[in-house]
Amino acid sequence: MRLSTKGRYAVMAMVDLANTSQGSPVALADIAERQEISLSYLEQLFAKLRKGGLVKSVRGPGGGYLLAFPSDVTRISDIILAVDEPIHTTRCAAGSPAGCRTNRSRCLTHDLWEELGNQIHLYLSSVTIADVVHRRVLGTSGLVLRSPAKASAVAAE
Amino acid sequence: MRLSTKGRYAVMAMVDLANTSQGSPVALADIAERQEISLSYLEQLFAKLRKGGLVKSVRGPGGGYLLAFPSDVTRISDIILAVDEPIHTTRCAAGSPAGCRTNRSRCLTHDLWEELGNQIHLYLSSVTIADVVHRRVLGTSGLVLRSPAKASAVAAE
DNA sequence: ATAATTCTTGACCGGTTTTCTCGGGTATCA
DNA sequence: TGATACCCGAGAAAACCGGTCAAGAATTAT
Repeated sequence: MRLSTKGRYAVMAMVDLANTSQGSPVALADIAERQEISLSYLEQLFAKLRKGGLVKSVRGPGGGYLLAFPSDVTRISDIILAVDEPIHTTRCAAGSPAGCRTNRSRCLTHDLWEELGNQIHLYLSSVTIADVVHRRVLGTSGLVLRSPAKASAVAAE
Repeated sequence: MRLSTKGRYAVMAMVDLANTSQGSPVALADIAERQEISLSYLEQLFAKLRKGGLVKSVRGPGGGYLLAFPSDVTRISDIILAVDEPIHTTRCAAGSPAGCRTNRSRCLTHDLWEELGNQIHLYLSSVTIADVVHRRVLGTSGLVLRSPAKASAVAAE
């Protein structure tokens, strides 16, 4: 799961769309103005969102985009996965987990990155567009560690 | 909290260092070879790690680097913070939260990114170098949501 | 019909950031 | 004094980001 500004823009736009649309299509130009994102760039993002099945488009005058699902169904992770092609965090991951095994201590960190990816995905999967619109994003320490090792040390930052 | 290859390299190197060193200094050239990272680049990373107080250096023949603390004390988040200068994820965050308030629906996503950063930091703070060396990284779903909204939907990826 | 509106698609580009290299230092030890 | 290994700053190479441009297709209003 990649985290770039592209993904952030897409989420901002989708939240804006959910927040603005009352069942009727919203033109990209409107979203572009409100969110201060260039129209051409938004077009690229929504092309991917449409391919991902997250929005529907309505052409012609009065047209625009609509959410394909109610805002409490689409999760933030869906949006980011739709616009940001995945990244290889482990250097050995996809193609050849072989090189991982041959070199003894090489990929000690492999599990770490994989698990971190899981954590991020888990969090972004727990938040829907509706949650963001209604500011229902969990406050700090919304998550609880199963084994709270050194939980106190966290504050030391 | 930023997540780049630079941070990953630093973590790989620190884990290798912890795994190799038996109290005696480890030369960067050795780490560079094992982890397949260029020596010159490693030198840059360790310069920052040294400034951050995470490692000690020993010059001259037989010299190298040593962990400044036992491996179960240094957390992964410490390493990443030492080498990757922080980033502004929200575009309005640091300098002027003003622009955030004036534009009504502009920064609905602000809280989301902030909270995501917290989640990542929280996880990386819960893992120490020793945890990685001994493969004590939590398996999937090591975290439990306080309010498990749509927990089932996560599997649908 | 036809014109206006809006999405659709794909190629391309300049600037910034990130990653990495190079070359020369400096401390330390045999 | 020479070999080892850290130390440091200037840049080159590559990737990425945010954006532009242009041509086209579908739909609706007139």
